[in-house]
Amino acid sequence: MKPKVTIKDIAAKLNVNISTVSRALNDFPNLKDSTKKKVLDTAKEMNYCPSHIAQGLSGKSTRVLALITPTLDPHVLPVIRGVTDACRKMRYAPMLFPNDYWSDETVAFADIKDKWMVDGMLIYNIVYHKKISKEVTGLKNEEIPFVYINKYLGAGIVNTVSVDNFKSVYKAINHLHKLGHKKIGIINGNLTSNDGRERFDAFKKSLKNLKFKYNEQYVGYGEFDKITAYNEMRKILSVRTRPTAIFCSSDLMAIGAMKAIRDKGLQIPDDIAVAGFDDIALGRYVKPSLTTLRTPLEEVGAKAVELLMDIIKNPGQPVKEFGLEAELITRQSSGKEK
Amino acid sequence: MKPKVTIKDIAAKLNVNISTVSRALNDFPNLKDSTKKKVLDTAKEMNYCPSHIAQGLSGKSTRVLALITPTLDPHVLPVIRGVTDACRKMRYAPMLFPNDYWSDETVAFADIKDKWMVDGMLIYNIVYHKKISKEVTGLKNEEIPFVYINKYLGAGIVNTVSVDNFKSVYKAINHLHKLGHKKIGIINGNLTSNDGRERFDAFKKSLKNLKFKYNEQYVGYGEFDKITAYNEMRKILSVRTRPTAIFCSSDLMAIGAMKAIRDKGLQIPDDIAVAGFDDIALGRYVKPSLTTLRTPLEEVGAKAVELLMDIIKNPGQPVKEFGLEAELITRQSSGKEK
DNA sequence: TGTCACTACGCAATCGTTTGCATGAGAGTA
DNA sequence: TACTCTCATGCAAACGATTGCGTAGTGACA
Repeated sequence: MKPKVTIKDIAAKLNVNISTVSRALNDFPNLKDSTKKKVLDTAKEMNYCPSHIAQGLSGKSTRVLALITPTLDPHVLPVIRGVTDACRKMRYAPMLFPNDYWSDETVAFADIKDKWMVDGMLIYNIVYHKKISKEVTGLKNEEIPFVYINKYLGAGIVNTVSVDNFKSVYKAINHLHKLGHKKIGIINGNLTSNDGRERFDAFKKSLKNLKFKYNEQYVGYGEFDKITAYNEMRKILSVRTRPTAIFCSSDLMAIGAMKAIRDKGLQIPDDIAVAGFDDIALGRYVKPSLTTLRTPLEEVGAKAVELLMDIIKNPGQPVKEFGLEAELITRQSSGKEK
Repeated sequence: MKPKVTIKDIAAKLNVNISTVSRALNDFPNLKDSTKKKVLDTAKEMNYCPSHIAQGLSGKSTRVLALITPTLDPHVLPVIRGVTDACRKMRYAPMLFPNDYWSDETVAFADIKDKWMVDGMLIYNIVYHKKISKEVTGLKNEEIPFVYINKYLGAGIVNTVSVDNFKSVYKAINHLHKLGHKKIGIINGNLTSNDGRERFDAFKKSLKNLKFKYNEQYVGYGEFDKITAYNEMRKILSVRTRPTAIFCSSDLMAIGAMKAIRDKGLQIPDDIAVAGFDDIALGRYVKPSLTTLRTPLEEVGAKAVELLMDIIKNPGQPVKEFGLEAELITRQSSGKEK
């Protein structure tokens, strides 16, 4: 393997001390412009490339951050993409740690910092997990810079970037409200998942804000999938006074619900309007096309990197929390606003 | 930030030299067992965690490898998963570099090694790209350990792990042959892509091996998508003597082709048998379910890591090339073998 | 001409490890 | 007792950078 060009090589070639080279490369004052230029030119000429690793050892940044994801499924990709893209812009490199792969062993998150000297960590979480939660507490105690993605642990506890489920759901409910709907139901995902709980809460608060009353009969629960939604929708349709609009906590559920509605011989959106959450590709192609909320996951990933950099540069700040709103995408399943 | 526990701390506590600690931790001979035990116990007690970064600086491994992917789309996920999983087993961490994100800048692959001291690199490529190709040549010249994934550059040039398109396609064609088909067509993907070219070549060679004749009229080209396949299939169906079986270079194309066949009023597999390539999830659910070749992408990723470790540990070996065969999955679209 | 303040650079320690070489203690031998 | 030899450990350099401190050299000023 060819040896790396180091500042020593540059120093030797120019007959100066390595400290001079280092200072020139880092644009220190108190250096003759001519020296600076000489060093910079020689560095370029020799194809010098600083070692972030060595820089890290001597107190600066390694330009590496750890990204911990729950799994490596397609639905975590947008976050990874957002993080990676933001990293590139900052000339950072992300290390990937899907925690389902690490969970069988006792890998403390804090060890990742010790082992690989990452500048900070991004923890993307979806469901509550006792071990993860403990690890995160560990990180707080060790005072390691980290940002929690998409999981809200309670105000002021950890630096967080997430999708603001409340504001997002409100957008959808308010949209249905403006369309004249007064009896709005919900088919909700698993309450053990963060999104499940938050979206349900958001639904109830939205109704309250709009001075609607909450009707238990218009509520369905279950997994975030089509089958559940289909069955729950059938139940809701069987009550005496049907709701005129249904909000579903995921697009898949919305599609399941739509099938149940059609099977019952009802029209969407004329008899019942439907709105989902996520903006999956399929939503554009179903008939009628699905009104939904686009979760800004790439933006969340990018924002998390930005926040992490902020925390690294300015330690000791109070906890920051960002909630990014989903974008309401109105299509046929909810009908036109007047 | 809490300071890291280092071998110095252990040494201080035990009143020994750091070199003794280091040797104990690395299980050197010429050390009293009692000393070794003392060090190990204290290390555990103090929660010592070695810094791979510092180890890297002093000549050992950083336990980091760089994974370069073409994009971050769902279809590259299996490889990432395979790589990550294999890394975990070796206590390595992968750094992620999607090269569509880096391509606007002049980021030499070799610089990644200099900057972050990665032990080696994995380059996952799909389409031919002049810049990438040049970078790879650079890596060869710099003698950096690296493995090329899923792109064949020619025998004996670089260490490669890929899906063996020839053996895989042959499996499918041979399957159709055993079912009694003699007139077999192909709808093929973009020839500028590696898979497109190789699968087409493999198709022709397979026919030759089985002593069938190659018929230009049974060949369709185009993008790896449904629409293309639909149109190309229509063309093929319009010739005087139809083929009795169609091999498609991707499942998406197969699904497009199936639609064209049905629209023409023909039965699958009775009038025309269909086989695809990739084993996408949808293939199980279409009617009739799709016979296909499961690309072992996770295995390819894992194998690539294994090969890379081998190259790192034993430098100077001749180039190694592994081709992993896809698994034939027979479903309804091709009919039953007798 | 002596003093002072700057400028521009060198020296050496440091980060956390590894490792070649030196060295002290004890054991074995003559 | 004096001489090796081996074992167990210490010392210090090295990896590639950064940085506090020390110090020649220069010019201004009295």
